[in-house]
Amino acid sequence: MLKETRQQKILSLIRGRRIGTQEELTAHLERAGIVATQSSVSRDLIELGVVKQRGAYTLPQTPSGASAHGLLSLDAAGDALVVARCEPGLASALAVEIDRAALPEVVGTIAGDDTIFIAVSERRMQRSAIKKIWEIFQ
Amino acid sequence: MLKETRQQKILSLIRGRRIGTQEELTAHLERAGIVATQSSVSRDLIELGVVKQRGAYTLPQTPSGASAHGLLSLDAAGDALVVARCEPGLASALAVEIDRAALPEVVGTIAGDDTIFIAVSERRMQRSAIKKIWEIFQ
DNA sequence: AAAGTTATGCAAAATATTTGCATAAAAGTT
DNA sequence: AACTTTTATGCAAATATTTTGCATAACTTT
Repeated sequence: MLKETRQQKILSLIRGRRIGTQEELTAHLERAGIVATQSSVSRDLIELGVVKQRGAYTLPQTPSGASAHGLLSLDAAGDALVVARCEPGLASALAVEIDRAALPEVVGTIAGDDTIFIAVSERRMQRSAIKKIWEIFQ
Repeated sequence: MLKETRQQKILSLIRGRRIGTQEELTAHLERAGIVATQSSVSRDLIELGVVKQRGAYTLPQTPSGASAHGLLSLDAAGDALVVARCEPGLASALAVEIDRAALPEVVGTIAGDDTIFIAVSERRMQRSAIKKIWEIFQ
C-alpha cells in the first residue's frame, strides 16, 4: 500500500530532521524512492495530524507535567492502538469522555487505572486520533 | 447502494414468507425490482448470517436492540484486533465466554466495562473470528 | 445415482479511493 | 499594502477495491 508507506516515511522524515515546507518533504520522499506531489503530501499531513510548530512540521507534543484533565500522554502502539496515560484513578472517566466524543477514528476503548487502550481502525488513523483526543481535553 | 438495498430486501422477504431456495429469493427480488443472480444472493446470505432452518431461510435469533447476551457490535481494528462493544458491565462475562470457546483465530482477550479487545493472529482471521464470535452467543 | 441447491474461482464490471493539475486561499515577508 | 511563498482544494483522471455474473465444483436431497 503506497499511501501507508508514504505516510510512515513522512513521519520518519519529520522526526529525523527539521522540515519546513511540503516541497521539501516531496524532495526527501523522492530521494527515498517515493514519488508524490505537494497536494498528496498536504493531504497526508492532515490525515496524520501533523502540525507546524516554529516553522517545522512536527507531531503534536505531549504537554509535560500538569495536563488537561489528568491526561499525561498519548502514544501510538502497534498498528491499531493509541495508549493514553493519565493520573491514577482517572482512566475510566477519561475513557467515557473519549467514547462520548464518538471520534470516527476510534473503534473502542478499555480503561485500567491510569492507562487507557484506544483502538483505532487503522494505523494511519493513529495520529489524527491522538490529535483529536488532545483537543477533547483542552 | 444497491447491495445494501438488496440485503435489506432479502431480510424483509425471509421475514415475511417461507423461502427455501436461493432461486426463489432471486425471483422475489426481481419482482421487487432488484436484479441479482443466485451467486450474489448466496454471498448476501452468508454476509447477513442468514441460516436455513427446517428448509427455510431465516435469521438466527440475533442482536437487534436486545442483543444476544448484550453483545452490540464487533469491528476489526488494525491488523490484529477485533473490538467488541456490549451493554455496560457485561464485557468481562462475554470475554470469558469467548475465551472458553477457544476459537483458533483468537489469541487472547481483554475486557473493560462495555468493550472487549480481542486479539486475532492475523488480519485475514478477523472476519471469520467476528462471525464465529457472533455464533457463540446465538 | 440423479437431480436440486449452494458455494466459489475467475475475470469483467462497477464503485470507491487516491492522485496530479491547476489554482484559490492562506500565510509569510518586505 | 503588495508581493511571494506555501498550503488547501475542486475536478477529473488514474488507481485500487469491491461486487457481480458466468461457469462449474461441491454439497445436499431424493
